Amino acid sequence: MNIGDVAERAGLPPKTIRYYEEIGLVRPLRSTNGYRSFQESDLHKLTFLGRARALGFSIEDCRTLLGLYEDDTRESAQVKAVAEEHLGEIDRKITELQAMRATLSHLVNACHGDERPDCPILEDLSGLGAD
Amino acid sequence: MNIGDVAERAGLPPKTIRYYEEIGLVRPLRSTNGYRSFQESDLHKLTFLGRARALGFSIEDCRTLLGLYEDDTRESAQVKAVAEEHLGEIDRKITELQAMRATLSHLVNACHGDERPDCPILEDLSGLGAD
DNA sequence: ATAAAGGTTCCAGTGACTGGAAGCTCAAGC
DNA sequence: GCTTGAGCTTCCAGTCACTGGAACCTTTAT
Repeated sequence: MNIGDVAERAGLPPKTIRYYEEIGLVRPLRSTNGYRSFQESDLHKLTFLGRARALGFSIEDCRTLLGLYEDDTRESAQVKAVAEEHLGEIDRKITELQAMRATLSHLVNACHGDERPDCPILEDLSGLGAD
Repeated sequence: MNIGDVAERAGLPPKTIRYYEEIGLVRPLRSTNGYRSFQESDLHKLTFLGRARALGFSIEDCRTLLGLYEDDTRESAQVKAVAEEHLGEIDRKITELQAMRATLSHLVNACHGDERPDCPILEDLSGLGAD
């Protein structure tokens, strides 16, 4: 398979796949013309990577997870630990965004949004929030 | 005020303040010794920036908001539009993170996390998810 | 013969800082 | 006066995970 084929099947842009090779996540063979030649196992790995990235795992987490995936002596506890750590990170981000959301939606509701300059949003940002 | 003083009062690292000057968000005067010399208005702007950034506004949004803040002919509708756009972005991120969270926590719960290699998390990532 | 599509490498840019090196200035203590 | 340390300066490089683009090569179809 050429890069375009794997790209389509794995649902990843060719650029991303080249980047993954550059950082050592996949190591496709090369044809005599210099083109990358992907095997089923490469496609499999790339699909794995696409899914893991879609769940928000960092590239380094993906590297770890791929390593565990290919290691039959792994313990599921190792995988679970990585996933739980990431889950905690997601929860932290959600909490942070919800706090922003709360403040901001409050301010947006308080703002008339008309042609006059008075604006509770700017007042809050400027620290004059007498709310 | 020297940079360390404003940094402390605005709650921003000196590095960040220098960066904000570099991209034109603040323009402190200079003392004869070459040190940046901040006025109250600069401190005020930096505090504004710190709050806006804490609400997740991008630097470009901050630039726009600062501009509106200093423009007495502004219409509050302009401010509200920026804020609403950002609020929508926050909501999109929250939704995305919650979807990740749902999938991931489901997988984490399904994983025994023991010394054996069987792992629903890896199975799902590898596309063998027969769930 | 040519043109389009797809492949290759390499370099630069993204956002918003952050770390570190090399060097200058200032205030305090001896 | 001299030294020490803190704080200031600039500049360069790195972060993360790509993404865009240039310049060039290969394959396939017309």
